[in-house]
Amino acid sequence: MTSSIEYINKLRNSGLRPTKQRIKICEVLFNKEVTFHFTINDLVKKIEKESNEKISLATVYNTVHAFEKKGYLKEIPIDSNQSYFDTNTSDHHHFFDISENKLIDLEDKDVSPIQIQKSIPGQKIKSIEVLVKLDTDNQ
Amino acid sequence: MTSSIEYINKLRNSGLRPTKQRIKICEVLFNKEVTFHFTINDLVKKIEKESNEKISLATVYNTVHAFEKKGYLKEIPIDSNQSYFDTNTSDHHHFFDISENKLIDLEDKDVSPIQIQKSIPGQKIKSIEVLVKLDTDNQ
DNA sequence: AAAGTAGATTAAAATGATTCTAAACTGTTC
DNA sequence: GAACAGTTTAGAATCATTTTAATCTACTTT
Repeated sequence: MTSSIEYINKLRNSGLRPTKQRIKICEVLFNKEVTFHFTINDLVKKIEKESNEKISLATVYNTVHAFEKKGYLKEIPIDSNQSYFDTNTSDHHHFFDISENKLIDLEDKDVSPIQIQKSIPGQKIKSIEVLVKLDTDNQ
Repeated sequence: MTSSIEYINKLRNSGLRPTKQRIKICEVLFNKEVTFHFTINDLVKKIEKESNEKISLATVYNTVHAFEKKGYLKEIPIDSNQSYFDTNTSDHHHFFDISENKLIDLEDKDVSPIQIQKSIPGQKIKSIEVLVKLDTDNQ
């Protein structure tokens, strides 16, 4: 459990004003035993369930993007009509369950180390993401 | 160069009626020396440039999805607001140039072989995609 | 070759995620 | 507490994609 004082400091240190909304979103996102994946829609529902006040949709978008920019969230590349985010910002890859539209973490040890033998002049590698799509196994 | 007769046969063999629109789209997509990446918007522009008749946007969407389902196109998983497709359906991965929003092929030999050590009961692996994001190298 | 039919195409409307707008509000500094 | 920049907000706007329902066309059957 992290107290809201700590979120306030974290936000302030990141150059983000610790507003009521941002603190609440921090609690919903980071005050958890385990990390998780979510869409904006998921997050809005989670906020509604875990609090009484309502946060505007625009603010949820703004905050998620601000947190992503600060490195507190990661967007997962998926060819979907909506964006998926991960509260686990460590280096790891994903299963994507097509039938359920759900992400599952792959731990680093689950994936053989990836080496890229090609480079593009003037460009540097920012991230390497593996997405393993899963489909129901109807033998 | 593939003649339209061959596209007609290919379409018919796939259970797709060889319509004027589909044949034209085949020409735009497959009658090329090199494979390429595109968005629906790119494709519409390409069709306009390379032909006189106009194909309805809905038909372009329908056709691209039909071709994808038949395995003649691959969608590339990217956390973007639009879908990217690839006329190269062989097993390979991608660079994504963030500043230019452009995909670049990684040949199979450019990426170390990927092994997944985890499995999910009742699910089988459908695809493994590596996306390497590139950013401008401002030392 | 004409008729019938299932599959395709179409323009336009609908949808749904995301972004923008501009007014009201709030955290911070002095 | 005044001032100001940063934030929140509801609602409008945007944009990719899907749906609708009418028309059309490729193919099969006669």
